[in-house]
Amino acid sequence: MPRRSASAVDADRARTLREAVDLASVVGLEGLTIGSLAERLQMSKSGLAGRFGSKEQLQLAALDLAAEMFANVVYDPAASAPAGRRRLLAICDRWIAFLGEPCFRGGCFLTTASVEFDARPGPVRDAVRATMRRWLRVLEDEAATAVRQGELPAGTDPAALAFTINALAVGTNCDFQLHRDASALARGRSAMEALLAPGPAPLAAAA
Amino acid sequence: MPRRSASAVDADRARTLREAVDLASVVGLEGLTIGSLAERLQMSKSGLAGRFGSKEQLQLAALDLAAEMFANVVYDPAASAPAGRRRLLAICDRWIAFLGEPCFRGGCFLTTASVEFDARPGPVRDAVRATMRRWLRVLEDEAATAVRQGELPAGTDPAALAFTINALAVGTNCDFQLHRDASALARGRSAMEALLAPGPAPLAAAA
DNA sequence: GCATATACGGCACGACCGTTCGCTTTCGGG
DNA sequence: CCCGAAAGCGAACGGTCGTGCCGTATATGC
Repeated sequence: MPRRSASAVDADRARTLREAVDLASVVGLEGLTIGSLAERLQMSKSGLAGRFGSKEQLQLAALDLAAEMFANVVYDPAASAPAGRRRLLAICDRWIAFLGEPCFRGGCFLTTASVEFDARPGPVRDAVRATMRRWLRVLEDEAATAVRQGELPAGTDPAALAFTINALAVGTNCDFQLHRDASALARGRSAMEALLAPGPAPLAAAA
Repeated sequence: MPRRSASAVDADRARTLREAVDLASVVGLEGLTIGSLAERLQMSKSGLAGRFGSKEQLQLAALDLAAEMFANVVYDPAASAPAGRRRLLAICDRWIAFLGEPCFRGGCFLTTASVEFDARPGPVRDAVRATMRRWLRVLEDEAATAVRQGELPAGTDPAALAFTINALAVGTNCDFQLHRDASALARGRSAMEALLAPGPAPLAAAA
């Protein structure tokens, strides 16, 4: 039997994972070591390792939490906006804000993990891919709704629009993280808003 | 005295660095180890380490070579195009082609290095930042020329345009590397071309 | 109150890391 | 012709990695 209640265990696990995500956002998911994380949590290596079984499972759990936090901070506040273009704008707004003041020290965790594992086959790469695909699907569905409601040019391809928004966000994150210049955020925001401008002008989302 | 001619030493060093860049594009600049690189080159660890002095200097040298290769493949072929919008379009064309068939297995090395080191102070981060800044400056100058020549809307901010092009390239690289879907390349290209469309329509590069 | 399941610490293992120290081999200059 | 500079090798260093094993403390169900 567990020596503490299940909820306490869960809370402890969440705290551990939050620290793991914060650390990994700086040194990468591979650079995240059991030892350094244990030291941060004032635990022994073996105690920490026992919780997750292996480093890979720790990586997967950290990835899951990061995705959940991202959704909480970026999508959830925007979900109250009316579906379609307005919600997309709200998402972009929250997204840029998230990039400017990320929950973790090393910038967007998902971007870091994506770049780190994009050429390394394995469960972590698969999980990153699935997470990204799921998020892009959300954007895509929202874009399709916007087109259906006539808020965007009729020829707009929702998938292309979702791709471009995401690409701008990723690029903005990289630039801001590297140079720490807030003008990157303003420029990323402008580019997104231009992309989502109403009216008949066909923008970058065609075909 | 060197036991071989200086040019032979340089050629050998270049070959070594090319392999280092290829390896690092997959596992990252930090994941690049002396041992694995030595094995690849059929050398001893100590022999390889002696050439560069330290791992950090190897990282810096690899970064330099990668930047040079990027310029050779992306900028140089486009330099023959007339300065301004036409050259920018040529750069984007070569850039997308480069992303689709990178010289190295792990995709754009500069993006990988940038994301990997953007939160880790030190000489490598500084070098990445300088390299990126230099490249963005090239784009910016070209954009300024295009605006001056009236090939782009008058209000266009060259720095913002350069930022957006770069962001699209970085985002396209991430998406393509992760999903290995060529449609990412087409979408990135479309977004860039829409950004560089002539005519008076103010696009994402305003302010 | 006791037995038991379980989380955690201490410890050690083998592997690999970057780096260093001789040693050999090999060439170019006096 | 020989001597010295230098490159590269093998081996070893201390350190850290992920991962098991085992003892122990502890909280809960009986």
